[in-house]
Amino acid sequence: MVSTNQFETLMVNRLKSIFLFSHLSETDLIHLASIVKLRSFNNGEILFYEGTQSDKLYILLDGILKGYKTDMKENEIVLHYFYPVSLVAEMANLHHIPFPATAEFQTDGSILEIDYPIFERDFLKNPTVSFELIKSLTQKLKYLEDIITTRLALDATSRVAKFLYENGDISDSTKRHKIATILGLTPETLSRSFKKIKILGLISDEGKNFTILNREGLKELFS
Amino acid sequence: MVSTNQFETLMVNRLKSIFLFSHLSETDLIHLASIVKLRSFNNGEILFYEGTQSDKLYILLDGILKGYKTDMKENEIVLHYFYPVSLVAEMANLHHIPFPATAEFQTDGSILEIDYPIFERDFLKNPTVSFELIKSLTQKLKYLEDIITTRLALDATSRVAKFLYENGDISDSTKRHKIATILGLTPETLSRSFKKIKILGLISDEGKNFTILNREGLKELFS
DNA sequence: TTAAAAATTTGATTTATATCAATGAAGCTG
DNA sequence: CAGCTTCATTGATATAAATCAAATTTTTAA
Repeated sequence: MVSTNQFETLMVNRLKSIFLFSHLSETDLIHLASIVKLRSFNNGEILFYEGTQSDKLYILLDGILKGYKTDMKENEIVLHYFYPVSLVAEMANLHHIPFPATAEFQTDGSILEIDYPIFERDFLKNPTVSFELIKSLTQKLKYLEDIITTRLALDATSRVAKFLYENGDISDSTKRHKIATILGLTPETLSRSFKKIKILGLISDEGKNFTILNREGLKELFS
Repeated sequence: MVSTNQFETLMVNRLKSIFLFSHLSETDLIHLASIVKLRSFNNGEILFYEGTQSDKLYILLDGILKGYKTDMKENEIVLHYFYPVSLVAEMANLHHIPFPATAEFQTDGSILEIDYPIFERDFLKNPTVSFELIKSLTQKLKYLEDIITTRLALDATSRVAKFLYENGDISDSTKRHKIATILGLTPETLSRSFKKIKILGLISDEGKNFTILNREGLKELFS
């Protein structure tokens, strides 16, 4: 049978492998281990709903997590797909405000749940932790800036061109429906935009995949 | 004549009054004073353009600064009005990327320009500085989240209702045109939305000002 | 391999808001 | 205070993308 100490050692090692905590001392890691909990989720499960509050800080360890808001017509507005290892919704914690979006697992996954008040008191002042937190926050600012640029400043075809420019050839596995959601378009509009870009000769259409023929041409369309 | 030392003392005192630096030691403040520059701007002047790069960190000390992007039809998308004292575009610095938006003075004003590489090296690790930076970053995340909520999830009338709910009675001084810009609407659409809300009996129209008659009713319209 | 289900495409229509145009009201200036 | 200028409102039209509907293609699974 595994003793408590072995569990602790396992958790400490796990924590040490997370960028945010990689520079913490052994003592700190042990303390941290005592305020965290590992939780598993199935595909489709909700980590938290927009508008609810929590004093837990979440770190995504496995799986893909979708962050989205819901508009007036019950459409999803996808803000972000989180991939491991990411801090999730740290902003809500830092400001003690409700979650600004809903977080739903897109695959099976697991998260590390941290008692935020204790974390804030005992770890937030640590220079490496705060530096990593700053990096994470600025990364998120970049995502949101990008969403604003894409969805507010560009029309449908430009958005698709930008997506193609930034993501390269479309791999077969990526469903059109998902691309449409990411770009904030309906599948119909996405399809029509692909067609326009194809007619311009910027991409070619081989079966269901696209090959980019003129990457600079794509860039022209959105900048 | 004022000696260099007196200038230094003045600058140190000025710096000490800025939240970000209020907890720095005298030595640190003197060092900081050596890497900052105070610059004045006139109404309408541009602090920086979207897409340009700089190794300066800016802190707005006086005046109002407008941050905006430009869309394909040359329309402004206002992201934020900065009021003193605010960090401006720290994200661009932290990630060494181009400014995501243009910053234009809306009044006369002044900024503190900090040599970012030295600042990062010598001050970013300071717990109070990084803590304040985190607060500033999360504040900006909130703004961007709010822009996304408002502009992507709400229709015109809901946006206006939200604006009224959050900003109370419209003061005469606030130009309709400016409200329209903040909400990402044309003045015509804003006018029609005001009218709808007036017909619903939620606001009343006295001359050019509006009085809110039913604040909860307004909330219904956007949530 | 084939039938059923799901995804994509295409076309027709609707919708919300922008744009264009004109009028009316308010504020400013000489 | 008259006339000019700017701002706000109102109406008519245009436009981009959503929605609705149907056909076609791809995927899945029996």
